[in-house]
Amino acid sequence: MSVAIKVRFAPSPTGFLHIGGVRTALFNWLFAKNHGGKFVLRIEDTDLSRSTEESIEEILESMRWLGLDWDEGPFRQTERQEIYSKKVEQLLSAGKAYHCYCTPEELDRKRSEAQKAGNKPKYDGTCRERSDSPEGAPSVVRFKAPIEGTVVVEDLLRGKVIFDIAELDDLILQRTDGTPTYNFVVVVDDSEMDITHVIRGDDHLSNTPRQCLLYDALDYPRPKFTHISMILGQDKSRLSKRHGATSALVYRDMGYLPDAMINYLARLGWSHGDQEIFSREELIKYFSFDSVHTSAAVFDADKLSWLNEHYIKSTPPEELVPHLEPHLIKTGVLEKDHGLSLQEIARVIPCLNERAKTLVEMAEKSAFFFKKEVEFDEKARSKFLTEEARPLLEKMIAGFSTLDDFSAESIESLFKKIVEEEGMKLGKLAQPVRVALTGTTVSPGIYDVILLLGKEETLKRLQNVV
RNA sequence: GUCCCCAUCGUCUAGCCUGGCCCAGGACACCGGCCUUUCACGCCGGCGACGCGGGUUCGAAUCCCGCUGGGGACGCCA
Repeated sequence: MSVAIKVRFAPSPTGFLHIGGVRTALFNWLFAKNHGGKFVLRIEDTDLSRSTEESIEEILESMRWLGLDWDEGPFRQTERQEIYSKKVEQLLSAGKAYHCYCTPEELDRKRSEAQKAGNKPKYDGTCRERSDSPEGAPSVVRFKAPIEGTVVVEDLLRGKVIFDIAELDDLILQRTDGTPTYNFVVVVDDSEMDITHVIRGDDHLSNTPRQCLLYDALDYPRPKFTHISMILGQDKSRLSKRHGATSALVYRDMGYLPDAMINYLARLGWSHGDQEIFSREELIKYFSFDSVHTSAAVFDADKLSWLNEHYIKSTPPEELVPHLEPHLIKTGVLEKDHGLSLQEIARVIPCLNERAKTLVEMAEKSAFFFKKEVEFDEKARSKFLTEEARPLLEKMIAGFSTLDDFSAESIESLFKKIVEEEGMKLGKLAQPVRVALTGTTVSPGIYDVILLLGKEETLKRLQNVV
């Protein structure tokens, strides 16, 4: 029996939840679920000046929207200050950390000088062996790192990654204001929370040797590390707003389904043979780092869109309604207090779900069904609701009026009959009817529209235009 | 600049670990056709890749080295 697996997703609340972050969260979540382990959510808010409550809310909302539920947390590092202070003390008294009185300005200067000279811009160790403590001078606490040797990071995906300790420097553990910094808290928290696997973005790989040294200094066992590749934009640079939407919630607002987003992101770097479509259950069942590969992936909005279309088509109408409704309201198709039941809204979905790439599109296209008054497209009206069309529409009205059995079959045969009598193509009749009923030349199949509207409403709309 | 990671169609990827089944398979996009009451859906077909150079080997997309290219890190950010 193996030790229970425990992973975490640890975003910093300095903005919206980025889709790159979502994928990291997803891989953690899948790994945990696959192993029957635990998934912890931890908010890394040690940077007081950049962290915001709104951002935390947005992150939580994004996670909930995506269905990435967590077993523990959300923990907030600002609430764990005591633990960090204790650990800093521990290192200080063990001689594994020291106070540094260098000012940010001095450090900046040295950094840019080193950079200019072509050297690695690392701390020069000015205060490392300092024994005095200037009265009242602000200080940070630095880690007294080993100065030579190598650190071997064992990465689940990349194997052994070897770093020369000489490349590293004495990182700051605690700021002047007493708050801890990232590389330190991440080690303390991951240890204190018994995280067994640290799964995070590639961009953290070069932080890992420093963290390993901290694990050692604190006498913590190292967790297993897994660095997944990053997501790139079209031009292969780091994915950013320049490339389009990167916020999870923006995709929700654009009418994407969480299932589509999850499926898409899961396939970025991970695969299971040639399979493209995965239910959550399948994702959980099949997910393994054995089939995750390490090269960066370009975000492809077209493929996401294809998956979204797929899920719009295949999600049962009544399950789709909760996702669609907000868009119906936002696009003004329905009033906020429309009073319609889930079933009533769901009625329109079957004839629209093969014609909408997003829920926003679906909402817009369903206006003909939900709006009391037909809104006419002028071009459509002048092209199809002509004098020649009038007798056809009148015939249609007469036909419908006497139709007792209002079904797809009877509607179709009525159309066929008129077309035959008039000796014309179906399109000649269908288009005017379509415009009369929906106001536009583009709509679901005309029989579907009529069926959906019902006999009474159909007659009303036809009468309205003759 | 230094260090680290990465490298199969335009894009996501299978294959690579355990060389031959691969003159490289699937998907998205694109192009053409079919279906058709509009718009879509769907179906059929097409285009299209092992970055380059050296090895190793009877044989390399698969193993090794170099180069090139891309990405990341080098903060009192995370």
